[in-house]
Amino acid sequence: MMFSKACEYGIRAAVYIALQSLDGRRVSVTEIAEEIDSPIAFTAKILQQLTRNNIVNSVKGPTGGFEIDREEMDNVKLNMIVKAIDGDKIYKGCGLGLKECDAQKPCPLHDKFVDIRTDLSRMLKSTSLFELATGLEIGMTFLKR
Amino acid sequence: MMFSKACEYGIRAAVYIALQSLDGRRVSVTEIAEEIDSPIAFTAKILQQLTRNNIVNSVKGPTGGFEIDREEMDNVKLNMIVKAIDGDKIYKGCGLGLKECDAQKPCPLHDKFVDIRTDLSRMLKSTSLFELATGLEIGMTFLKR
DNA sequence: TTAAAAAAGGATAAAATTGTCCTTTATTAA
DNA sequence: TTAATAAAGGACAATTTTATCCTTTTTTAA
Repeated sequence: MMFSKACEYGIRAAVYIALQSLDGRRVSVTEIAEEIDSPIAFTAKILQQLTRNNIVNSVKGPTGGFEIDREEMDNVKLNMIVKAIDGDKIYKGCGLGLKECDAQKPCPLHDKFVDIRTDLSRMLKSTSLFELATGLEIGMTFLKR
Repeated sequence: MMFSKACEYGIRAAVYIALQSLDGRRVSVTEIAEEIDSPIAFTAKILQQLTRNNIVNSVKGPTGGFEIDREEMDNVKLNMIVKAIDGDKIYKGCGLGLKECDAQKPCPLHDKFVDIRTDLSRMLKSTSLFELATGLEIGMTFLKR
């Protein structure tokens, strides 16, 4: 609706990893894909991007898997994940697809979009993985179906 | 960013048609594509959808083209165009891609998205083609580049 | 030191979206 | 009535996104 499929999987995966890391558990791609109901290999690709962007930590070999440090859960905000996967078109792009669209030369929807985008942006910048993981932990929210 | 390319072109085309209809001019696909800087044949397809959904009126043959009745410009709101082209996933779909995501079984972002989506939905439902066309007419806004 | 486990990465494939081309249908004006 | 004009529609092509498969690299524990 707003994010690419890759980004949706990425956020869900990150939240799941955070949740398990709270219990000190590392998780494999297979487990993640199972738990967030996503295609395994595709999810693996997305996790590579998150790893390269230092959003999650990966460890190879037996007992390896993905994890997120407790402090990183506070530092990592949703906008970082979105940016790592979808780039910054959500923030920059014109709602009607104009190449240049700004206050100087606005598309007909420019002003109306500014408000909505500002809200979205603020929300993404202020929502941490920790916050989302704890919502899951207490059974208030879900990552599947 | 939020709409498909098809939908972006559709909105721009509709606004341009409305603008010209204010002067009593019918416009051809070729002119529309030129003026909104979009691929001709693809734009033609999109205009077919708008025509089938009674958002614009089409007339075949010489002197034919696309037009919008003055009263229709008030009646047609952006949400109607978006629905005709992108369907209602903008309104219904879960931000994280869950098949069922509602107050009963929300994804971790559900509540945060509700507000943003409500604003977006309200904006689309309350913005008429006439409003957008007049902004263009007085040179306040643009459809190209 | 070796077998097994797990992520990384490369090469494709499938599906969806975007875009083009060409023929058909309708309509108008000469 | 006919030639020209314009939308409608069908078939296909290109691109992007989503998804799969298989090999390589790293690491652990036995």
